[in-house]
Amino acid sequence: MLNLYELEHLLAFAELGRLSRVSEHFHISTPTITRSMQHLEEAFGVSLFDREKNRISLNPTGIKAAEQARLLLEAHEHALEEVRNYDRAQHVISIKSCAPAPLWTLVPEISSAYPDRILETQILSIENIEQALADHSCHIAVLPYAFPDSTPYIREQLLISVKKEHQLASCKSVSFADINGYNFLLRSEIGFWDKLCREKMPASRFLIQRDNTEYDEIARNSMLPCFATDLGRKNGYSMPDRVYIPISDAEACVSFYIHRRGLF
Amino acid sequence: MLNLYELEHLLAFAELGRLSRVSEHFHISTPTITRSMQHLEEAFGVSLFDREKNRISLNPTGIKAAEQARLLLEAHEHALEEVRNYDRAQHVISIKSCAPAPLWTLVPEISSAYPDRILETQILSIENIEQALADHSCHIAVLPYAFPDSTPYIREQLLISVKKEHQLASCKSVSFADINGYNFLLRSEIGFWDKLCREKMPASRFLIQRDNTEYDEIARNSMLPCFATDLGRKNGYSMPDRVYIPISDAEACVSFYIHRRGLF
DNA sequence: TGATCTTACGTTTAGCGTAACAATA
DNA sequence: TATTGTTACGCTAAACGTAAGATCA
Repeated sequence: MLNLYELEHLLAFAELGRLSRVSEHFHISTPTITRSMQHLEEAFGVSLFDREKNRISLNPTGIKAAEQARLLLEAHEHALEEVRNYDRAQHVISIKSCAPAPLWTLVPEISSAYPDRILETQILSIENIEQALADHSCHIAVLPYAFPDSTPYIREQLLISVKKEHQLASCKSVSFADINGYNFLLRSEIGFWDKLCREKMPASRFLIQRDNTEYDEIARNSMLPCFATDLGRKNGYSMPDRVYIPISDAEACVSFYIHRRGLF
Repeated sequence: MLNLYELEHLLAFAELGRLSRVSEHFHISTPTITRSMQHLEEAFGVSLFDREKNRISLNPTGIKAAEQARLLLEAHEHALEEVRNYDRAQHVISIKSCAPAPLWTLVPEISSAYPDRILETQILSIENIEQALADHSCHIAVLPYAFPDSTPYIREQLLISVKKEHQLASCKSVSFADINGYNFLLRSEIGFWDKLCREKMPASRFLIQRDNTEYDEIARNSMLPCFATDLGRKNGYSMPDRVYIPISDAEACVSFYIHRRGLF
């Protein structure tokens, strides 16, 4: 019966051409490689090499055997991957959301419903989530519109926050058109909101801060307007010295829909 | 890294359900199987079994792993077969002929042209040879008609042989119609001639003798007419107390054509 | 009590490295 | 002379079987 590690030796020999190179490559002695090759010939039951006194090379059958070795090793890798992925799918619930807010409530809900499962959350673009839905690479998808087999989950209203001294502070509401042209401080990982804002406010520039503490520091100490949402404020993302103003456009208020794949 | 023999254990366990059955099946001890299963879990890097105090069973991942084990073992078998077939094709020249006569000269010719090769000859029906040509399962094909990439090789004339006392003995030639109704002694392994005779002489019965010495014995000691050919007589298949009469029909004289696949 | 699986322990095997050798460029 | 592949030999680690233990039907 073949040994997979010997097939690796064979494949390496097919590429490197010398037993000595193979032994270097695997950090083992040359006699070991010699024996591997001898054992491979036994296992295949055919001659694989042309042997001269101090030269060895693959004969046509040996070349064929090396090809088969490659296929078999690939099949081996594939088998490992299949089983590991399957096992992972048994233990992990993968949630892919287009925005962070739905996760704040969804994760605790799922977590307590499936206490023995590990939750894996990702915030992705709408396109990526649609693809994940299509190829079944997540268990729960959250998108900002209704789609097949989805159920409504939560609504979120986009706001802007400005310092009390800011010229917009007295507005009761603003439209994207009103604020187009202002430069905004933007927290990264706000999901699809990012793209929406860029589309609606082409004249604005967005200063992205990946680090949350840096973002807070800058927001506290600058006049730059920021984005926020009603759900974000409930969740503690609120600053006392800032005024929060809703954006009146229809697109600034979204309903998130959830798709759950089976019983996990 | 996985061991193929351990995958066999896993597959057997998936089928037999008990480690003890697996150990019986492979004629090894139970502890060995226990260890195989433990090592498989290590190699896959995931848990494969639900273990109770004195019961072990595959968990869902384990079932998946057993499926992958089957695929991998099949891939292994396939790899061995591929290499062995390839090796065989390197050392053997396979000749498939519709009749024995062309082989009498063809085999020595090929044999001396390729002295290091083993010749494998088969006499088959025309249909089987056409299929072998199509799926490249022979190096040389001999058929009784011209076909793509074929070259003419040799002609053979079908004869009948009768005892000197036989009522046909005085004929200079006969047609299939003349001899239709006579019962004939027939040597097996005469290839496509067999089928031709049955078609042309539906009223005749054919007494087949597989064993050549038995055939000779019966031919020598009975009045039954037999078939022969000019090439057969040259090759020593000739009896002094018999008269050989050619069959006049066009179909009774055939040209054999040869197709050679590449340089082997 | 018999069947099943696991652990412990001692033995056997086979896999590996060092050393030595033969052949080559 | 340096490089390459093979064989010989001794050591180590892995694989195996026997024995014994635990649990369940």
